[in-house]
Amino acid sequence: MDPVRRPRGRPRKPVLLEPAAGLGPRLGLHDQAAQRLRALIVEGTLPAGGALVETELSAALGISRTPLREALKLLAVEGLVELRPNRSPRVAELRRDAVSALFEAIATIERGAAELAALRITAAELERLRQLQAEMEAHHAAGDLSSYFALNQQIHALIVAAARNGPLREAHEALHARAEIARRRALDSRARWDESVAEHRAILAALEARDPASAGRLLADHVGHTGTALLAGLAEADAEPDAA
Amino acid sequence: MDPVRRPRGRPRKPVLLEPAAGLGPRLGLHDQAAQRLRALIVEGTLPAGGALVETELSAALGISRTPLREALKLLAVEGLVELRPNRSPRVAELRRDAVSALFEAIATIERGAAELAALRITAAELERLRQLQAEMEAHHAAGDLSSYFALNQQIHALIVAAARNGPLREAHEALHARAEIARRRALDSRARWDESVAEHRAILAALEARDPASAGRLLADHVGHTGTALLAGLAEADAEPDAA
DNA sequence: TTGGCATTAATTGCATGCAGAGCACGAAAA
DNA sequence: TTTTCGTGCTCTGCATGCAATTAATGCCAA
Repeated sequence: MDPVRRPRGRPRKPVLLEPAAGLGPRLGLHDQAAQRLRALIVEGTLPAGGALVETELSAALGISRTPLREALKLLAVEGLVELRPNRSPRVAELRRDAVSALFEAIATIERGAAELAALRITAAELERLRQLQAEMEAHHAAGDLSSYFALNQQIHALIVAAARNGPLREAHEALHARAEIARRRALDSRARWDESVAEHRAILAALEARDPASAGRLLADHVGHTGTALLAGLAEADAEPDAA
Repeated sequence: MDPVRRPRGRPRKPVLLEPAAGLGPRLGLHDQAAQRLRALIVEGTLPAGGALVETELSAALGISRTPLREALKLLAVEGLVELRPNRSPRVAELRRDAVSALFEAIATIERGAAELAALRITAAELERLRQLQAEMEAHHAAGDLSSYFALNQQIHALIVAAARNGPLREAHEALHARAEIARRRALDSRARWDESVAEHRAILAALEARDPASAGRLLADHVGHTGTALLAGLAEADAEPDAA
């Protein structure tokens, strides 16, 4: 017969998914695809409202449609993708009121997390928080905005983790990606920066004092303020669309 | 050639999924499968810890493995199913501490929802709540426990819906299925019943008074009490396993 | 020109086939 | 007897093929 047996199964050369190969316990292609797509959506490479055609995407990612479809379903549960029957999925659009609701939800969850964290956080975690806070203030002083954002995110994640509550943490993570989209689209509002750093200091103090009510209220307010500032930043960005 | 053309695509006779055909805007098989599996898991037909073999399940549901796999992924995100690489997925087990964390999370979310609901609930929704409360008290008086549970669930869902916050509602729904599993496994503790009805009355009053702080606190405490009672019921149920 | 209908092209949804990972069972070695 | 390795089987993971649905286009009639 044909001496060259063309393999029908796994081809040898995926395209865009290799970089993740060295790290973990070898995730399935669908998980890798989900992560990759999440990143592409959050960073705006896949524009909001854009149609996600299965054949195009699967070709771009170097995988077949099956794992891609599984990944899209996951992202739909997270709210990053909108699935319509018999039609191409679309990257979810983030309307103004949705951003508002999103930050309300995050504030609710982080308040609960902060209250629990005030009771359960370990000395080591507190030490880590202090360290992150110090770094954040250094970046603030240096005017390094993007490092500030990264640290800000780490701090919030650490507080939620310190609550030792799996379901709460999962809910928080799911909402976080969507909030990140909004954050990227808004104009920098450095006006809020000073305030935010100060609020973080107060939250840290409340956690050190192991005061659940204060920690919860301060963190919820902080998130609320962030949401408000972000909405303003979005309004500005929409007003002058040339400033991409 | 062969006059009998065996159709490779969609066969004509699904098996277990027909009943849902008359209702909605025709969901895909994967969504139907997800709903069906969710129900089977919650009601305990698929026992906790049991392996979910794709070929068996797909045959039982009358669908192929592809949509089944998609459904399993969704349930994994909801935490009802545990996915292990290259192994059969298992129905997630609910350990004691997980139940505790679950109710903490639900309490957190419902507190936030109640606070928002106190500000946003409409007169019509309030009226509906009063009506549900009256029905619930009637079932209570009549000793009809299962109707009481159903109404209890409706009331909680209505309060969350009245908060007008999509992300919060989604997070709540995801957690609810898992809580329902625990509820089904615990022994009836009618001792808590009277207390629970009274707490519901107080929550309704706080919403009518449009008092966010009270509504939030009362609802969170109510959920906390429910969780504690449920843990006790689970401990009893584990102690005498013959009382299935 | 415009409205309605048939036809075609594009794309999703589902079924199935193939390759490899993991587990069980059993034989051989210690 | 216990341990280790090998062999086979079962099951998942992924790729691909077929059918059905939808949107797009052109055609005809009003």
